Amino acid sequence: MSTQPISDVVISRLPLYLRTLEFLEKEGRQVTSSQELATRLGFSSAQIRKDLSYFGEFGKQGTGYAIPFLQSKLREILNIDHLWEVGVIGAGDLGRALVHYQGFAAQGFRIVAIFDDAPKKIGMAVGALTVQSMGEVARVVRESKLQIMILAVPAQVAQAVANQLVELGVRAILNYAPITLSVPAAVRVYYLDPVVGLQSMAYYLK
Amino acid sequence: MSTQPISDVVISRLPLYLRTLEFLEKEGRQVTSSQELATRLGFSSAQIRKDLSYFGEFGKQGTGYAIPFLQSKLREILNIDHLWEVGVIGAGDLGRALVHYQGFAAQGFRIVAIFDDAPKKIGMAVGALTVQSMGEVARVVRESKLQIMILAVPAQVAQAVANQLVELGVRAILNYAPITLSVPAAVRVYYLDPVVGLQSMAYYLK
DNA sequence: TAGATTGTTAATCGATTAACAATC
DNA sequence: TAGATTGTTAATCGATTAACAATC
Repeated sequence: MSTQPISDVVISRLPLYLRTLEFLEKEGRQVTSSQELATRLGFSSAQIRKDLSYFGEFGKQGTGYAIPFLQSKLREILNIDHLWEVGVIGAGDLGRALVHYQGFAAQGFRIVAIFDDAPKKIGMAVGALTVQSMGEVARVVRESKLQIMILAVPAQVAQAVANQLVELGVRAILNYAPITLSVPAAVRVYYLDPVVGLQSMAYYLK
Repeated sequence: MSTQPISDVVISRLPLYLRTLEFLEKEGRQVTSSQELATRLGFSSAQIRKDLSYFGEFGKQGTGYAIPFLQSKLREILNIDHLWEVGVIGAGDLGRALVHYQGFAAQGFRIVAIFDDAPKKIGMAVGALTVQSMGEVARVVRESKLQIMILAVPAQVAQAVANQLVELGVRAILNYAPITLSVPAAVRVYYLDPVVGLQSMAYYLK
């Protein structure tokens, strides 16, 4: 264990470890090993042990890792041992699909608001939520102390919306818009762009 | 320039270069520099020059890069100088949102089919397409020679569907299901999981 | 005990960047 | 010409892995 800042690539693998543990747990398993996790994820077992070692000692020699224990440790480390409330900007097909998606709550996140600026969308029901106008973003982010927002707006407006979110103190943006956002270093952005994925895979389809 | 295989991290940045060039082009710009691209993307200019140098010499000393020329070179390199036909498995909210998304065609991809196994979804219109049954996947993939498929199905069935796609000769899978797929090394998988993004960002929200 | 697996070190591997000659 | 910027080399930085003592 160490106190130096831990690399981003290490952090980005922790959710995959957690997800694999959840999979094994659902199969009724109690214990796993770095080797088993490695095989399932396509990593080396040394990498998994090294990644975990940045945070503590969670295994037993000769035995491996107790699945529920390691899960709970990873949730603590990732800061998802409680539910984060999240807002969605953009009530297009994607924004609405995100609100309908049932996979967030079990993983530490709950979507509590959705916003759009199109008059015909404002007031529309999406699941248990109602689309609010963009004018409400500031109030809702402040009142609910939202720190994480999902951007599901067209590329042309994404930077302007991001600026507004940064201004309001939002600290993490899950960005579906196909644009690299310019934000202060303290604000995290995670990019999800299907086109980037398709284009980089196309390279290999010679 | 060299003929050794080029690292995946290099390839994954090329779509970002292309996207930035398109942005500058829309602003009416004719020429850019590695420094300008670097600033917009948060990379170093040396990295951009090095990445491009794996594929050729596209710039002019003292001047920089002609935007339309570099765009067309990147499209060639990425193998997107023609339109790829793509199929979507899963006609849930996400699958339908993907079919409706207008951003693919200009980037080299066209969704030509959508499949689901729920009887109530089969036959449903989604944009210009009609949801087909899973029984049709084999026929359509073969007839249209689809090499790229998008997986927008629940995690529990994703591996089984992936197996079927691999069997049919599909070579690239854009995977929205929250599971690491096990596929032969020759098959590319690109993962898009919002939960992984949210969880890794939550780490920093101490 | 014998076998298995951890946590960690040191070596290796690979990616990034600083620097600069070449040249537009 | 003077200034700017490329393409490339070599150095640096950082991430991965092999190996193994410790120990369950």
